[in-house]
Amino acid sequence: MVKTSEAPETTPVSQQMIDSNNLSQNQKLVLNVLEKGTGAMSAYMILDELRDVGLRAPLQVYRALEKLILIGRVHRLESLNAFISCSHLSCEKNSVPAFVICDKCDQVEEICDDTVSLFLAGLEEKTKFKTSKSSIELHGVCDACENA
Amino acid sequence: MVKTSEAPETTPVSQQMIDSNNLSQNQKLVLNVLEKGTGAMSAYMILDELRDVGLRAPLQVYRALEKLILIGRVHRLESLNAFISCSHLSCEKNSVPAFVICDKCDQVEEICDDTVSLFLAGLEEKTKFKTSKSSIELHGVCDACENA
DNA sequence: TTGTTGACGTAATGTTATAACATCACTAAA
DNA sequence: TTTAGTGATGTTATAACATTACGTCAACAA
Repeated sequence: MVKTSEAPETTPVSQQMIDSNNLSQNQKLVLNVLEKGTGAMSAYMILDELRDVGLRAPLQVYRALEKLILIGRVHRLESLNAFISCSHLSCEKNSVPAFVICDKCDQVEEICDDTVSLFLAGLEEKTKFKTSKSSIELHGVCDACENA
Repeated sequence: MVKTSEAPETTPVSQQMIDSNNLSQNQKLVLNVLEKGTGAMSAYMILDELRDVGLRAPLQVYRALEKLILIGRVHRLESLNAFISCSHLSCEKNSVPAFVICDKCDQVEEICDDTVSLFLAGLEEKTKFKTSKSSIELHGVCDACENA
């Protein structure tokens, strides 16, 4: 059986706010690359973008990503093994994101509204489960590509 | 930006029914291992279980998994990079699975009911998106572990 | 001054997945 | 019967993603 990783401690929101203004050099660089990009990027793509400024090893990127994910500035897309900057300020708080990923144009839309959190709450109640991390990712074709 | 893979053609249900009774040797072996297992298994764990009977290369497992996933007998858990046999006969048809994964005991529960498909339908309508593949995976602590 | 913490750097390695190529059995059309 | 197509198989190598293990350094508090 696959061993799942233990859920990390959740950081209090107040602490997150402080942290998000206190990014280290590498964390700023990685976040900057992701925010400039138009879609999801793998860790190695990010690394390639940052070789100019001196980054050499995957771990430098992964460590920065870990922190950025913790404070909610970046999300990991499990189905792509890739990362994307959060498109909402609200994700720094307590919302549940879902991702809609177009396999034609590679655009990723982040959905972060009541329907998602209500769905999750319903599922939790039904299964008596305490969720610490959710990964909701839809693949398909977006409206623009469908009509192109 | 990460390049997403094109969605595969969806096989008609009638064809799936035929195929699921026509598994090849390797496909049967892989499915058997997954059905005996109590949780999700990585491709390499499956391979290790099958070395006795002659399997040697990852690709033998991955090819079998590809087929088994196509016909709905196996699901891929993106957040674990692992695979699990489908716990419902209904998944051979058209339902949408969600997975609830306990990070303490590694048990995976497959949820396949209206709340999931209604949620998906709502999201599709809202975003005008045509979903071909969904990955809904919740991590946390199950009821049994919470009360243990 | 000492111990702790957190970020950083580097090398090596571990884990997951696919590409590229060749073979074989089966089947259907010429 | 021959030929061509198809699908499963096997093998080697490699790509792509991620972590372990180790050491350095600066900031800061006891």
